[in-house]
Amino acid sequence: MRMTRLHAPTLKEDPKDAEVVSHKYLVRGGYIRKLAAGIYDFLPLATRTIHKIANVVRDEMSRAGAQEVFLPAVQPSEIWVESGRWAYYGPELLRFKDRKGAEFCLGPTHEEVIVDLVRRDVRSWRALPLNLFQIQTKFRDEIRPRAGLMRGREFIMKDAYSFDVDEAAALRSYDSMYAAYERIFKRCGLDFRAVEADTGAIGGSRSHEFQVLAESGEDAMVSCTACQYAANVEQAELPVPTPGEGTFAGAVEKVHTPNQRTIDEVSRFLSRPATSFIKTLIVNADGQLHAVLVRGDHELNEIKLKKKLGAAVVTLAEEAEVRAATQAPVGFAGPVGSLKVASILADNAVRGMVDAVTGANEADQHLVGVNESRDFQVTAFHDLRMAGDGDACPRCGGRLKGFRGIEVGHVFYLGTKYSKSMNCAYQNEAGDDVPMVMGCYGIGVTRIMAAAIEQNHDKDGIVWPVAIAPFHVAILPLQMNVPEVVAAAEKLYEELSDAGVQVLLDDRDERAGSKFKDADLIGLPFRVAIGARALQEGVIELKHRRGGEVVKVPLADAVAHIRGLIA
RNA sequence: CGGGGUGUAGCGCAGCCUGGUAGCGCGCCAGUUUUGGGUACUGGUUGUCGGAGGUUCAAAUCCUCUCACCCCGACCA
Repeated sequence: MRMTRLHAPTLKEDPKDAEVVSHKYLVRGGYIRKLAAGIYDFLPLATRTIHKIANVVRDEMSRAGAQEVFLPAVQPSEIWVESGRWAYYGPELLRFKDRKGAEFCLGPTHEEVIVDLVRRDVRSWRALPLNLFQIQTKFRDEIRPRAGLMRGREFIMKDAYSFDVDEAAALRSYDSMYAAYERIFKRCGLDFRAVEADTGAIGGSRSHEFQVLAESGEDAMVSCTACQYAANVEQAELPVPTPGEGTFAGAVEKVHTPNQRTIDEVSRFLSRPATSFIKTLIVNADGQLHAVLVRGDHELNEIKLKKKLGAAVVTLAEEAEVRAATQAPVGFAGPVGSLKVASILADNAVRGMVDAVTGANEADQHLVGVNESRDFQVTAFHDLRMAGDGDACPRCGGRLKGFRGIEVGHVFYLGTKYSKSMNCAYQNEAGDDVPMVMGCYGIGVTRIMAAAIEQNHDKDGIVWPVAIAPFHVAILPLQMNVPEVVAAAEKLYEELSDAGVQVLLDDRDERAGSKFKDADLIGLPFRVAIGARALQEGVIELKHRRGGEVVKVPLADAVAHIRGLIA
């Protein structure tokens, strides 16, 4: 490809609406443009990268026995009503009517469609297992799209669905997808980690996320420094700690804490560590108020709480609800005395706390010297907090280490959640109708592009892994007015292209500096500079974008040398 | 949805407080110059000042309404 023909409008300045590096560089490098919030145009460079990612995905999915299909983006409400998700899915599901008034939605995922397809035609155990996948544009009307491609509303996703005769077979499908995912992300050149995860809205019981390691990632994870355990902090179970042996005979005392609401503020004000605090959170679970206690330095895990309460919706209480429950403004809730709540749940770490600090259920007042069980009773203790750096591993007791990541893949064991509600069954050898056992498997194709950049960039631009770079090598003729330079560049361009190397020739009549800047920004893995001086010596200069090392290569060896780098 | 903020040339911004003929940098076009890390200079091009309504002799500027976008919180590939 010639730069003069390529539609890749590069920008010198960062776009003002971009915050994260991948967003900045994709816009500056002429890869994407925004059409509306969370909706982007993909220009030629981005399109090439997306095709490369998609092809890696296709290749490995096929290898794992999945077959590619292409399902409708527009889906009728009927099947969603049938699965129960028409009511369950919130405003994130973009709904609309056709001219006849029939209701449709833009597919955020395709369980309903695929189950409908499979149940029509698959009747016998002989047809299973079956695994179908597609690479398609999804639409989720996110509350707040952000960070460019990292969280768009419209995005390209690979989704696969497996159908099996029973749980054991379904788990084999799951494992084979898991293995395929590891190959896919590895081939894409990503540094990633598979972690145990919550199943969320899609439902099911077994789940792993594939997380690309990046400080800018939205997700927090922990992994064990001693064993293989790794999990999303929302998911990570924590071992029940042994309660402390200490006792505190002193009485509970009320202290004046004017305007000190947060743990931080009160902790500083009273000169007591956050670990000696009992944080009392008032939550609304399906309309009922509950008090939840966690240690001051810990964070409530709403997902764990939701499961324990068996509630559909759990939110932190509104100010008015807090007042109703505690008779005090927000910031002074505590478990001692009477709380108007349905139950008081506490995290395991609260058991046996002595000489603790809590709110007094009174404006500007806290209590000190509080002992759990002597001064208040909880309804039940559970594992209710987020795991974090330094916690104990639930598997081996080793230390957990925290890290951040970008979720690029997610595999779920679904069981019969959809096959039962939508009546997707096969006949077994005995002639009985049995619901199929399903799994579903997603990969964010456009998100991989962004995640790869978050993980591979420097101050000058993108540093693509070879496998997903839009081109392999950039050729920069540095003096367009020197015929020998242009001729050498053209010749190398021809020869490399013939050898199967994907080349971007910067044939613009620009100064060398501009070409270098744009080449760094666009981020192709290799760069060949052809300059008049070096050409006198019969060499070209080959730069590795990653690491920046420059080697002089005899012009005659250039093709073979570069081919060797790509392979 | 709650809280905060921004809309002025293709991009990044100033002007708004204190109303009076719309500016700067980059880009783009023509040319001179330069020629291995965004060269310098000359000339030129580019605007429903997000939209609607109002106040006023006069509105980018003041008022009201509205739309879009961004950031912080709850969702997910």
